[in-house]
Amino acid sequence: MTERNCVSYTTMIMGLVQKGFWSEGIWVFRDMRWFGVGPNEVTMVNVISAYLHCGGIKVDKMLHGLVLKIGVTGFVHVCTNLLHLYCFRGCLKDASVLFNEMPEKNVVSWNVMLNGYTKAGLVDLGKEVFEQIVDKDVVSWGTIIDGYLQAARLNDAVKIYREMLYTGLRPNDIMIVDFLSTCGQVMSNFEGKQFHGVAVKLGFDLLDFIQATIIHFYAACGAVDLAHLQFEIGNKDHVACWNALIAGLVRNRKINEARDLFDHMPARDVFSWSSMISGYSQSEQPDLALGLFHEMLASGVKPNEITMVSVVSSIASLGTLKEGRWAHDYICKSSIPLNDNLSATLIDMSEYFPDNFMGLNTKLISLSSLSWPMFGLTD
DNA sequence: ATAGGGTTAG
Repeated sequence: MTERNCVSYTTMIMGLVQKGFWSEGIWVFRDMRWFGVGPNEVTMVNVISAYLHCGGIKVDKMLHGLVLKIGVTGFVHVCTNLLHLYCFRGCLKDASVLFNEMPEKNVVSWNVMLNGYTKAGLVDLGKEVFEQIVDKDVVSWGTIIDGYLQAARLNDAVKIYREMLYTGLRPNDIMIVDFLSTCGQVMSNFEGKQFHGVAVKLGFDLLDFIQATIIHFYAACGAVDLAHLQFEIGNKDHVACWNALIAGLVRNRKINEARDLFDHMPARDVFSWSSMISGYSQSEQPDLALGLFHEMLASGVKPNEITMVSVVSSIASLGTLKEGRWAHDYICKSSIPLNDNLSATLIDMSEYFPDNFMGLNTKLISLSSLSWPMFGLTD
């Protein structure tokens, strides 16, 4: 660095953040602070953005304090980014306080607040925010629609969608993905087919991620032939399309066809391996599941908590204590996060080995985020 | 100069 001033630091931070080098951007920011160079509003926008993507240490309050200290609360970009940071961390209380105090709000600020509520599952609160937006754009509509879809309220989402059409706005590719994905999940054949039609009319079915979602939708509704057809006419360079069809075949109990496709893939990611392993695990072929899991490790793809559910479940049905110990160890050592499903599967496995897994149950229950209904206490 | 929705695995 030639000169340590605000502009040169800010330019450097901005360059790094735009290229996705978040932690490097933060490093430069800390250097800037160390040398006592004062940031401006552009610095703050980029630094907040870097912390947003970096996870790690929670410095939200420090950034907020700094924003107040250097007096840039009047810049709507700065406050909107800060709002985004609070929402992303799940601090909706802090977010709404900031939102109400913001001297200026534009449609992006409103959309960030709206997204904060819907992503937290508070879609009805989100709807209240949505209704107050005077200049709703396609992102505002898409965000509230996705909120209803995530809550599996397909009819409410379609109702809002029609209101949007009436205002003259047209859906974008992301909205179509949201609808088709939910139609697959709740097996709404009728609505899904119509959104497929919308996608074709708007030319979105040329996009690879839409193609993968269409395959997923048809397979989830049991229309394997239509899923196959979309795969055949689509872009086979996109690994998600292969994954969607493999998962669809597995779901429809066509495990050998799935394996054939899996063997002919140009590249396999964690989705491909997990789908195939879960296919064997669910079709009572735990030995094949574990064999494939070891091939996965050898190929260098790192398993995650979803892969490990199938692996642990397969080990439980084989009753091989040594493998069970190894898998439990592997999960701890690789810091694979325990979700409800994986905790339950580990507890289930431990019951096959009562003597050797003494104490594991209580440890897991206290460590995990297991919801009480899983224990049947509410029924 | 700087900002906001998303897909495929259980």
